[in-house]
This record gives sequence, structure tokens and C-alpha cells, in this order.
Amino acid sequence: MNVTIKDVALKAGVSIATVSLVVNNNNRISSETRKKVLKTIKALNYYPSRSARDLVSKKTGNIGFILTDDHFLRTEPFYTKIFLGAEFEAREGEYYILLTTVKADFTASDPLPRFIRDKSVDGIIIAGKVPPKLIEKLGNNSMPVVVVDYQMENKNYSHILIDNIHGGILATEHLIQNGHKKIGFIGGDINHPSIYERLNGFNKAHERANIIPDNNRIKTNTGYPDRQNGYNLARELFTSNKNITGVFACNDAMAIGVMHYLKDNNYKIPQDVSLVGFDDVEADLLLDPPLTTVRVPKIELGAEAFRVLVSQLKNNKIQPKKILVPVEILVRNSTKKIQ
Amino acid sequence: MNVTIKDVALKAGVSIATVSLVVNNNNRISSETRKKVLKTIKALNYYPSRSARDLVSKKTGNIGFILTDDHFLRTEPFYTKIFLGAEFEAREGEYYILLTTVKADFTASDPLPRFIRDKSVDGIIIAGKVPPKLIEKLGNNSMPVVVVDYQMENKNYSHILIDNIHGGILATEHLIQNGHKKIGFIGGDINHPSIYERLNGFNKAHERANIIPDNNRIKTNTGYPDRQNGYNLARELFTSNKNITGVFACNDAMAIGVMHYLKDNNYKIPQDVSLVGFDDVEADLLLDPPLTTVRVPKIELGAEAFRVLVSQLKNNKIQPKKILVPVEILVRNSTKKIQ
DNA sequence: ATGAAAGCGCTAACAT
DNA sequence: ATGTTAGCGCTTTCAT
Repeated sequence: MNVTIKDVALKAGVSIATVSLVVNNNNRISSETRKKVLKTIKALNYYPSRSARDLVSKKTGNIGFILTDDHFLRTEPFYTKIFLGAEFEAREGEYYILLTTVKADFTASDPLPRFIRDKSVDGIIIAGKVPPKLIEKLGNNSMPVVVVDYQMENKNYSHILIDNIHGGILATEHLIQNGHKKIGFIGGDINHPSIYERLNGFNKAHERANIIPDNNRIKTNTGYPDRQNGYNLARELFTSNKNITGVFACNDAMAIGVMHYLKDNNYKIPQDVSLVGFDDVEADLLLDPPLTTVRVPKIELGAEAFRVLVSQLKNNKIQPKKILVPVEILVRNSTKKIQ
Repeated sequence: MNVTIKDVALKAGVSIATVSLVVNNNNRISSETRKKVLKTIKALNYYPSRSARDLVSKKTGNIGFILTDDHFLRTEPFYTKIFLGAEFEAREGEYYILLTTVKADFTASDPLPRFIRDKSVDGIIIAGKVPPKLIEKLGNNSMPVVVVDYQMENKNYSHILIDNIHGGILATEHLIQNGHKKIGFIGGDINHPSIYERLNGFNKAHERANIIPDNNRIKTNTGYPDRQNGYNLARELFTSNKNITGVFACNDAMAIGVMHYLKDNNYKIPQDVSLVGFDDVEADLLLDPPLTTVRVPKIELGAEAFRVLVSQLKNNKIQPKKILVPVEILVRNSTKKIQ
């Protein structure tokens, strides 16, 4: 470190306490003194030492961001955008974000992320499916936790959630309003709350339109919701069902798998089958046709998670919140009206 | 913080200096004392305070990882894997990694990443194309810098580089050995050192085989090397050239664009055209056919960058290194032998 | 409104 | 081989 609080105090002709108060926006300082101090801070290009600060305040100024490796390395930059949203927001605040991954199949014997063990963070953001054993192991820990895009029961954690039910309704209603009645649902693991809720929306939309959805058209399994899995489930769906005209895939990755399956089997999109995805990760993907999907504001999810976490840190009474982030349908060319 | 060095000293019946020496693996301590201290450290679950440590040592224990936003948000997890390699390695060491993005068109008036301004990192890793203005602005700074996957001239920075020339040779020789003579090259910005070198390898392989490459078959532009751009350049290539039988695309993203173009224009891969990419990002992409490509060890690139940076931090004489990481060709089904 | 001074938890001389 | 002690740069009472 170069220039310290002492240098500033000396140059400005005040005590270090005064400098400290100015730096921390304490209003007990006269505006002249403040101005003077601020000026010499600029002149000297002074930045307070984080470590000295942290040592006194018993904070770290860091927040930890945990992602499972499969999420971080997803082909589509879904979770990286959520991270970036948090990082953008952290730049405004006084925080740094430490990103780490844990294995998706985290077991009780795996160590907790290092920043938790050695208390290098003041709080934690976890995005996407959280390994249950991780939560268990985290249980003893007193750090505030915000969970993004994953729902957990009766926990003292705040949640930033996608409005999945409404998204499912939007996607399905769009299909129904375009005349589709025999609609398939392609999901991943139905035990994943997001997928469960999207299916829920799927059913609700049918109900509202007085259509009975056929359970045989609902295809899920316990695999990771990626393209390959979408392909496989599309095969299941179309070999056991004739005359399906619309498909709602629970995310864009699976929708792309469905596209591949349909092309391989000489179905035309949207002439033969209309297809709706979820997430909106298609930019730069060069899909043909462009995919109608439900847009999820990924940057906003991350930013909101950061804000909620910091507000809990500041108020240090942890009042768990649950925030639903709205979604919208983006109609592109993978869906069309039928008579 | 909870348990401090004092608690450990007290419980173990030694001085805090002794505890400190044990923690820092100083060999001036008798093995009995060491054992005793280590035991009570375990018992008390003691972790040294980073901030206290950093305050004394004038280090931060952090290293900064800079990526341009377009790279971080690339569809294929290329740079995120490089980051992860660094992060894996940091877990072994005593470091944390702060990840931030800068705009790809960073200008002189954009602020440097915050962790540089307030000196919250001991060193920096930059991956991928580095905005020139960033480097200029970084000039005054004394922090060691390691650059991954991008070449800069006459700078005191260490480099971890892909062996692009050899990769270009491998890709092209594979085509040539399979009987191809009229081979196209699809690149992005030829001023990007990696692309320049891959083209270099392309030419070298032709030379070795005594084939004169036709400049009209080399298509580059200044755009970002993504799928769309690959598509566009493929159109250029195939409309101005007949009977091309092989294409080397300078990365997988562009190769995918080429694939799309070929499919849209009723070329069969590999029956009509053999296609080779570069990077190996295809896992989970569901390409048809699977792409022959040059594999780049992304995790290893990041890990190596971290190692080099830390070794410079430790030796604090900055001896800039240049490390070439080898590549290999992965033959899949997008290439075939012609007579 | 400002300053003096204690102390956060640790490392590194220096002493023993 | 181990202990004593002086800071590192800051925040925060407590005085003034």
C-alpha cells in the first residue's frame, strides 16, 4: 500500500479520525473540512485499505457466489448472466464477489467452499439447483444466504425466483390461442421446483381454456435438462403420441433438442409443430427457426439477489424475503396459428 | 471473527508468535510444539484472519481475472472453463479470484476495474482479446499480469498461449491427408494473433504438402468469430468458389455457422464437404455430425496462468515467461477421406 | 466539530 | 526453540 489515512490527515491538516469520518460520510464533519479532506484524498489518490478496514469492522466486504459446475459450464450463458448481474451491482457497492463452483452431486464428505470455511465472505448467493447436502452442511453457518432461481422449503433464506407458473401459463396460452389443443410438455426433473411450476402453469392454462391435458403428453425424467435430454424426451413424446401440434419445452436447451428431433424426423417447425421454449438464451445461437420463448431477465435476477443480500447485511436482522421476478413471452417464428 | 490466534496460544500454552510460526510452516518450531499447536488449532477450528494477515503483509491474497463481456457471455463455455481452471488452482493456494468483465470496446475514459483502482488484488490474469486501451491504462500499474490466449508485443507480461500454429497445421494436414486439395479457411479478425497463427499453420501445412493455397479461399473479416459470422463467411466462400471439398474454421463457433450454411444449401457433411473446427467446445452441443476439431485444454490454460502468476508474486522479480500449451486433433465425423 | 488513543488479529524483528 | 513487542491502517469510543 502506498498512501494511507495518515498521509491524507497530514496533508489536509486534520486528524486521521476526521479523515475516517469523511470517508465514511459521517455528517458530524463541517462541510468545509469535508471539502478540504475530499480534495486531498483526490490529490493523493487515496483509497482506504480494505484489510485494515475489514480488520476493525469484522467484515470482509466479500460475498460468495456458489454455482454447481454443470450450471456454470452450461452451454448457454444463463447462470453466467445471473452472476454478471450480481457483479454489476457489486461494483456500485463496496463489495467483491467470490465465485466458486461445487459439484452438482455434492456429498456430505465434500468440503464446504473455502470462503465459507475461513469466513472470507459476509454472505452467500446460491444460484440454480442447490445440492441438498450443501444446504445441510451450511445449516450450522450463520451467514445470510440468498437463493436465486431455486426454491427451498422452510428455510431462513431469501429467494429470488422466476415467476415460473405465470411463464408456463404464458407459453401454453400462446399455443392455445393459436389453435393448438394437443400440446406436449417436455420437462427435466419434475422434482425441480422450477419445472414443477412450469408444468403447473401448463396445466392451469389448459384448465382456463377448458382443455383436459393428456398426461401421456407430459414427458419428464430425472436427467439434466439439456439438449440431449430434450431430444430423447421428444422421441418419447412423438413415438407414443400422434397428431401433437404444439410443444412447450421447459427450457430453451431442451427446446433445441426437440428441434433437432423434429428435423431428424421430417417435421417442419412451425408448419407441423409449434414449439415454445423458456429462458431466452437464443441470441447468437443461430436457431432456425428463431424460437418463441419465455424471456427471463437474468441480469436482473442476479442484481436483485445482490441487493437483497446486502440489505440483510446492513440491517443485520435477517428477514427472509421471497421476490418473484416477472417474465414475458417473446413470440418468434417457431410457433404459428392453426385453423 | 470468533477464535483468534490468542485463543489458540492460550489453550496450547504457547505464545502467539509460536502459533503464527506453526501456521506459516516455519521450521524453527520443535515438532512436539508444532503437533500440540496443530491439535488445538483443529480443536478450536481456528482459521487465521485474512484481513489481519493481509494488513501486516501488505498483500491481499486476491488475484483479479479480467474478461471482456463478449467473451464471458460466449455461447460456448470456453473462457468460463479457463476461469474455472484458475479457480481450481487458487483453491489449492491461499488465493481468491475476483472475476470482472470489461467492455470489449473499452475506451480510455472507461474506469479500470475497481479491484485495480483500490488495489484489492496482488496480480491480474487477462484472458482472450485484451482491449488495447485497457493495456495502455494499465501501463502505470506495477502489478504482475499474466495474459491467457492472447499475444501482446514487447510487454512485461507473461503469456499462456495455445499452440495455434501447430493446431492450424494439425487441422489442415488432417484434411490434406484425407485427400483434400481445395481447402477453405474461415477466420474472424486476421489481426487477432490467434487467428493469424492458425492461418499461418494452414499455409504451412499446404507448403509442406506442396500445395499452393488459393487466397480466394481464405475468408476473414473484422467481426466477432461467432456462428453468425461463420455463416456469413461460408456464404462468401462457397459463392465465390466451386468445388471446395474441405473447410478449416478457426474456431468451433464459426464451424457451426459453416455447418448451418452447408445444410441450408444442401451440402452434405462430410460427403460433400469435410469440416474442421478449433477449440473443442462441442460437448453438449448436439452437433450433427460431430465435429472434427483441435482440442484446446481450457482448464489447463487457466491453471497454468494462475501458477505462473503466483510464482511471480512469490519471487517478486518479474521474469516474464511465455508458455505454449500443446493441442491435439480430435477426429470425429465431420471429415472423411476422398479419393 | 474535531482529536487522542485504544485496539482489531496478525507477522516479524529482536530478545531470551 | 520460544516469547515479547512493535506496528500494519483503520474505526470508534471518549474527550475536548
